[in-house]
Amino acid sequence: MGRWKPNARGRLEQAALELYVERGYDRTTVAEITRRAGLTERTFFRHFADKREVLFAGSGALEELCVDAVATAPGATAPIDVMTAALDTASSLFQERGDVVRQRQSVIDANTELRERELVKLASLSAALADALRLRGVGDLTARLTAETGMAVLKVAYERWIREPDDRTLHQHLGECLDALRAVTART
Amino acid sequence: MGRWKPNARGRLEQAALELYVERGYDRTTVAEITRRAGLTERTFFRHFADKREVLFAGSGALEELCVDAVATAPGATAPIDVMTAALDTASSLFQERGDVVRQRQSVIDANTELRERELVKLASLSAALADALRLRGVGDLTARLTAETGMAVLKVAYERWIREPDDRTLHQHLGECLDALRAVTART
DNA sequence: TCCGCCATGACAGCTACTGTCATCACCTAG
DNA sequence: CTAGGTGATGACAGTAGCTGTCATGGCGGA
Repeated sequence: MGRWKPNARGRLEQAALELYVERGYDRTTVAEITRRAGLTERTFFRHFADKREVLFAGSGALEELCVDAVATAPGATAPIDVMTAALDTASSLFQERGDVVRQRQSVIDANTELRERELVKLASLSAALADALRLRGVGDLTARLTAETGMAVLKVAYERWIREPDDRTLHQHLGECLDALRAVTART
Repeated sequence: MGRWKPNARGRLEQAALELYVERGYDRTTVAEITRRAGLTERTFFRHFADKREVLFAGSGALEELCVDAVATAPGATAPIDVMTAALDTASSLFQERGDVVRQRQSVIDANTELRERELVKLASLSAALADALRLRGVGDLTARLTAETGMAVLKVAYERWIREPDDRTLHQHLGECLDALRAVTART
């Protein structure tokens, strides 16, 4: 066995989620998290920029997957359909482990600072997707609008999926939201 | 003259903006702000929930104006057009004092925490507009999607308006973005 | 075998933010 | 005119998030 127990970062993530669920985000101190993980406060801040970031460790991977979905879509696909493909990629990730996702989301919803950080992650995803669209030759205005609109659809679909029991999949919600969006923007 | 100099809140807002511009947000301490305003730190936190909030003092009024625009739109107006009316209301507010808006925006753009807070304000506006739409009898899904889409359009139009010289108004940018959005979501 | 790397620990320090009590001009009732 | 309540501010101590800096000591390569 090495000098330290392995996977310090993962232990911190798990300890943090546990404590945030048990006692709430703001009733949990970083000292408590590191105590449970068998590390020191200083080490926590070496792995995560701040106390919130530990809950969003997976957002980088999600972003990569979505960007990849945009990059690998067939060449002739319309921007909105490329975006839909990216959202479907994200949706399967959530759908797979609905339990953990819902638990994590309940922690986030209970705290303003965490919702704030969640919005930043969505904005980052939007920017990355807009970049990926531009790389496909999509114009700047269309790329940004498609990405932002995609985030709008994702937000609404995700929220409805979380709230409802398991009868409809996130994928289905995304489809319904996209249809509704088309109805909203259709010329009268 | 009263016991204290008047308009403590306004003095804090002005001192904060000045210092944020002069030295940057994170190189400014609350103590410095209150020193310039002739008050104490404790008083700062009685007027503003945190160090960022002082930059967003006007967001409440903006939200009220937009909600009011939704509420007072003619009864038969389609949701997307109601939303456009609300965005136009917001746009005149920005257009009026473009100088201060741009200065404030440059402070926000230079700091992640401030961009984070800006996103929260937009989300709050979105929720308020969705509520206002529901009060008009618009269904929940349509209301949310219309509001979120409106924010998407506002974000993109605002960003382009800020970046460009003054040749096009924010109102014009909003129109162009809405057209582009319709092109994006149009069925192929 | 030795050396340098690097993840972690130890510790001091700053600053955002909070709880609590004191102060004292102003307002209002009587 | 006076007494007492009100409310904005000050004073002060304390917590916790976050940072800078140096020390430690297994591990891997030369």
